[in-house]
Amino acid sequence: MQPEISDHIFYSFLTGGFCASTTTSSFYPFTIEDTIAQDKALASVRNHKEAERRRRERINYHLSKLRYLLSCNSKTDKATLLAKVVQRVKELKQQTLEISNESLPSETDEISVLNFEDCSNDNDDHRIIFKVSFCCEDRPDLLQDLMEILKSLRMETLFADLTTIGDRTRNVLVVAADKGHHGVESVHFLQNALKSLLERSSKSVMMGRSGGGGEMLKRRRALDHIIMV
Amino acid sequence: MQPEISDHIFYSFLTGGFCASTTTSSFYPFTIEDTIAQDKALASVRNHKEAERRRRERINYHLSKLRYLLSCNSKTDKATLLAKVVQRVKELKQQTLEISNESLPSETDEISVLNFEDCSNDNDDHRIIFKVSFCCEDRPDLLQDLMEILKSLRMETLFADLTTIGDRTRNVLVVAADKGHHGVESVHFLQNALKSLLERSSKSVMMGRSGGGGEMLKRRRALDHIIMV
DNA sequence: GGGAACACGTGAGTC
DNA sequence: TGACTCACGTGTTCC
Repeated sequence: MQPEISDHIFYSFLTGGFCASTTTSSFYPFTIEDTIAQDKALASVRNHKEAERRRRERINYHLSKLRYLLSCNSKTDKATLLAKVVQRVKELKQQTLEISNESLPSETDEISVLNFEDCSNDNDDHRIIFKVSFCCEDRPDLLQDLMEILKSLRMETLFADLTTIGDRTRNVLVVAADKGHHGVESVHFLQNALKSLLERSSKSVMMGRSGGGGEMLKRRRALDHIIMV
Repeated sequence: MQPEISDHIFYSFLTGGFCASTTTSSFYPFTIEDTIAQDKALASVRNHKEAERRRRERINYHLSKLRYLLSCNSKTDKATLLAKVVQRVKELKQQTLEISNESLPSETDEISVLNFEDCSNDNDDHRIIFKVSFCCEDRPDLLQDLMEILKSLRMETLFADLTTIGDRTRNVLVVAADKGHHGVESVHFLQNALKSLLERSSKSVMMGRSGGGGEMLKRRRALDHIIMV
């Protein structure tokens, strides 16, 4: 425990009281005024001390909450904890941004096929799992064509997320393929099939379209309504 | 600026040096050993002081980063800042949890229809905007039936997000209705139409299904692959 | 003047 | 031992 220096102040006040009692000509070393001033000074020091203690408690209280939120050991020092908090906030911000962006179709056509062979669990060791996602112009037969592609490749759809806004669509699928029929190289089959799917789309859109600017504006306005939600 | 108490230590070391130079019988008040010890003591105090200063700087550096991330005024005090950080981390955690939950179909059938009449901007003052979302068993004709419902109600789809995993599907749509044909009460039309849609689903599913546990497991396994992504 | 917030140097404890 | 963290009381500054 640290010595309280307020005692030192008190003592120096005492010595001062003996030497220079200038306010009155009293015989007593301490006048009432001195006592009052002394009390006030002590009270001031005490208040200051306690306010500072409360401030420290307030700060440490929130730090303990952050320790809990980040499931940090109580032995993690303050600076490291705060560094982790900074990192976590950044991550979470980025994550929400990505989710809201990735879930909407992009303006440009895109195709992505990934295989999860390495990640497949024991239940699925006889199957290969692919994650397929693509953005393109929307058209009535798109979904049907996609289903036929997957059917012809003997792939089962485990998960599908189809997002359409205005004339653009973004489709994400998780599909399973039997290892008897497919290997890792099937990624290319899928990619090529999707490429032809998108080419068919752009052809039909090109022929049927009158102008490009209108759809863009329409989508922009539709977007306003979604973001408002 | 605060007085450096190391000076006091230094001076008390000096006085001590005069009174008790016990290590040697030298005439001089300070021996070489004393000087070395004195240097070491001073260096120790200085190191301690500087280490503590670096520690404070480290902590304050991360706090300034957090101030920036939360776009807080530089005059926001530490305790308030940390309180806001706690709140923000909680919010972001909750948000990402909700997004990942809300975007997946629930086990129970649900219907929700909201109108955005109050939020509609100037471009759409002649239209009413509805947000429609529902969860139910998936079936091949569901989408077609849904489109027919919207067509019969003369509603245009601005946005659609259709998520299917295993045998469950979650559909979110933002639709626009002309004010000439529709008012706020059209919410009920939509709700009833969706209700009949879901009833049709449950009937066909009930008749065609053999057992319930298998689908659940299948979905569970499909979910594993998505979460791995 | 007085409360609030901060930086500082220091003693104590830990590894 | 030394390097490090923490709580503490204090001096200072700003409203």
